[in-house]
Amino acid sequence: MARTDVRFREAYNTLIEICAGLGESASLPSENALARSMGVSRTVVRAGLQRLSDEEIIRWEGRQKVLLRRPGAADRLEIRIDGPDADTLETRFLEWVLRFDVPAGTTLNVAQLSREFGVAPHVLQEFLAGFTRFGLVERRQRGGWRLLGFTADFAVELSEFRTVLELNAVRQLVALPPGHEIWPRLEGLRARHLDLASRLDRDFHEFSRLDEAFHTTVTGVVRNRFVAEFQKVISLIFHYHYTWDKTEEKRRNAAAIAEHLDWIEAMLARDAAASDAAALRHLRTSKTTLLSSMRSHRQA
Amino acid sequence: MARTDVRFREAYNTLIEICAGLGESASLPSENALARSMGVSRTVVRAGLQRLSDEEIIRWEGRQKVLLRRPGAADRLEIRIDGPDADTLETRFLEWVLRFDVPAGTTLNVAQLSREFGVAPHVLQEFLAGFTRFGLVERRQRGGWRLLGFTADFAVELSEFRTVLELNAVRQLVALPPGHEIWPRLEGLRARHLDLASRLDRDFHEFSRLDEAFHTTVTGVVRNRFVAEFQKVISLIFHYHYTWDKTEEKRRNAAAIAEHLDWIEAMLARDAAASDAAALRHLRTSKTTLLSSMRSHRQA
DNA sequence: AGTATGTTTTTAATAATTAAAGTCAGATCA
DNA sequence: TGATCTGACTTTAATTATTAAAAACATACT
Repeated sequence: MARTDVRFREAYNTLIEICAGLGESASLPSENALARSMGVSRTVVRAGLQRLSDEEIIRWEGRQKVLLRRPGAADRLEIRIDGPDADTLETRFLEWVLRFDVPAGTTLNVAQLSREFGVAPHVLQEFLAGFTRFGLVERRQRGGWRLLGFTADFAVELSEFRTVLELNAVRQLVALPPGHEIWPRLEGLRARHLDLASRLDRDFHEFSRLDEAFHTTVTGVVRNRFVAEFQKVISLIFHYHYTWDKTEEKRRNAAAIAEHLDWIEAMLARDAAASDAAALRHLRTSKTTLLSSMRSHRQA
Repeated sequence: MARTDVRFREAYNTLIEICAGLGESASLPSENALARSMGVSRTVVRAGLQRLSDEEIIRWEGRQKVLLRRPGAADRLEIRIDGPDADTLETRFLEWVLRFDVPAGTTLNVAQLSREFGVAPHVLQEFLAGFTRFGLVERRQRGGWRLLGFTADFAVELSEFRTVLELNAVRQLVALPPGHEIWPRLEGLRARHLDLASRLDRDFHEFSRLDEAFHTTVTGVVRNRFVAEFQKVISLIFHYHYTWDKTEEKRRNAAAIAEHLDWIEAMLARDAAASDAAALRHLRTSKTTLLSSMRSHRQA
């Protein structure tokens, strides 16, 4: 079989339900009406009607579609579940690369990876093609793919790019009007930082989530599809590297919380210069942490 | 035939040449040596040797590969030229979209487009997949692709993103040391601007090229793979829209030259604040021009 | 006249096929 | 005897072929 017939099977089961809901020797609506209500093409509807006719559930002659018997659960077709969607695949792929620390330059094996992730090879192909624009993978000279990312160079450039994006966000943020929803959200984030700081001895590993929430809030003020696309990948990469490097995690998180609080205060005060400076300070620390985390992970 | 045998044919022709350069009843080197020198796998070499043997050009028994006759031009295999490479495809695709002003929301037909551009459907598929990250196209619910880009929203977001990238470049540029190659290059660009300004009445359409050279130079100081990837698409889009909008082209170009010169002067003076301001002023004009160009083009 | 059905064409997802690369054991020669 | 070579086999990815589904068109019915 070339394409899967999942659509047909789903449509057929819907037809079964429609028939089950009908009275004795009732008639089915027109093909067009069925197609519209089921959200599939008439071709699929007709294939389903043919099958219903073959199974002697209906008598189908031209526009006459008369119910012969009420179908039961046994008449339904089985549907095998299919693979993960695009977002899940993205997360799983990056997790795979980051968690197992796949070295830069590794040849990626589409056939093997697609088995591993439970998707069709061409889905993975398409997915990897998307990453070439991010410089994460490249096409090899003679077929196949090569992983490029997660070298020190990559980390530096990623950090710099992140800095550019976040500074831009900060500049836009401090110019927002007093009534904007960002201000109460920042207040909330300040409270959460203070709360976590007070019980950091025990709950220091909660910081990773708070960090992500904070950066998402700040960058979220910029409504720009290009920025948004990058931010997804950036936050994932930073997130993973943070959760790896367990050395001095408590001390690092305490420092980061302090930096965040400075930054939040500056923004709440609408002080553009101070916000800029605070952001830069924190982003520089982040970059250093990312690089050292990569080093320590490579040695492990 | 599943895959093309271009590699085999090229390898075979190379083998023919090697044989032609050999003396009477000489021997060919080992399969490994041939594979290495020709840059193909042994499988291809062996297929080539088999063919040479079938054509009775060599006698092949184990590691004995004795030349029977000197092959001529008639023994070479024909190689049909294949389609355009990735960069050409990118340019041609964007040209197609921009030149014919394909409206946003258009369903892209992979089969048809691949015929038009002379590439295999899956090559185009992969290419489109790359553009999803730029928000230029998206996957449709049930197969196929939809063109998203080139709405007013897109133009605004693109312009804003461009501004972010260029301002970042400017900030890095003014901090470069006096001995850096950027300074003579900027001097050169200033001279080219002044030159063009003096003969603008006649050669005003030359500005498009100069504009591209200028922006490429400025953004080129940032060594960042993410920035570079975006810059390619951005410059192409701006370039095309500029060359469309013929209304008041001379006046617009004169204004742009003046803005560029202000900007160049500020950078040459290492004046960060003034550079920033001049850049912002010009980029704002650019954005306005892009938007009005899209409007006028839509009406045309 | 408008809607329903029958038929044909086109498209895209996936299976199948094939060229090429990679792998490994055993043969051969220095 | 050790390095290199060959033969056979395995795996991979590019491309073709096939098929499900959608779309377009023509015809029939109410």
